[in-house]
Amino acid sequence: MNKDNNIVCEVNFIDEKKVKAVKKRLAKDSLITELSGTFKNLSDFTRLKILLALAEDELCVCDIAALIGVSVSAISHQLRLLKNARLVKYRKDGKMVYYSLDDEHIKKIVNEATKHCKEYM
Amino acid sequence: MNKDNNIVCEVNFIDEKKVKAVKKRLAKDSLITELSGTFKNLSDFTRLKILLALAEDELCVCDIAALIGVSVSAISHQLRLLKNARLVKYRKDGKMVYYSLDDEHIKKIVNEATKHCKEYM
DNA sequence: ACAACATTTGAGCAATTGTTCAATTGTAAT
DNA sequence: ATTACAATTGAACAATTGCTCAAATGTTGT
Repeated sequence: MNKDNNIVCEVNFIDEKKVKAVKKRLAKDSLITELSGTFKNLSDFTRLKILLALAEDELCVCDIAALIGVSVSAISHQLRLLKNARLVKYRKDGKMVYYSLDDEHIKKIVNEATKHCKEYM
Repeated sequence: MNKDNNIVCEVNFIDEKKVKAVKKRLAKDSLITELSGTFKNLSDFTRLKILLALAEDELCVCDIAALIGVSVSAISHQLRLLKNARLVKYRKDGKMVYYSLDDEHIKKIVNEATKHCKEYM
């Protein structure tokens, strides 16, 4: 339909066959949601630096705070997110809580991303 | 210092040796910034789905919009970000603009992340 | 020149995010 | 019981994000 009363788009000028073929091979929305959530956890400077630090050694909250130069509270908030996402695990020892990496995939993901970044740095 | 005029934290109760050792092995802040930026680009559902679609085939803007079910304008905005991040490239053909993936690393990054996600789905 | 239309762009807005601050919890030592 | 303090938590706030809408570009065909 068109001519002043235009409803053209909606099904614009699509190569419908190609779109359907791509759609078929595409991951399910539920997986894409999970994936984007995982990347969101890696997308904040503070959180990513925490993960990189924990990839080197187990650390307590205030050590992480000192290492990164952010308040203990801020670190604790971020650690909760990482814990919920199962990216880090913790171990209690008296008043101290020691955090460590909970997923070896993280290192590989970061390694691949590093290759991408280093292409233009 | 302490006793009512307490300045205790700041250098809390740190295992200073361990922190220094970790600090030494840690990536530079500039790289961490780049990395988190890259992950940020992958952290939005719409953007990630665009990338996954383009990993399958070259597509024009309105095909992408139809495929994902978002307005052409929204897709265009997101494509600009992906283009600036050098994750996609484009090719003009008349009125149409065809986008495609500009980095093979992306597939590997997503593959590793998929392994992580599938551990609890 | 004009109409059609794929794409881009800018402004505006609601939702989300990451931090700080203050208060709280839980453990250890006196 | 009280003090010290590592860690957690909730509220509040500024900054960022991703969308929509309207207008502008740029290209094609008449």
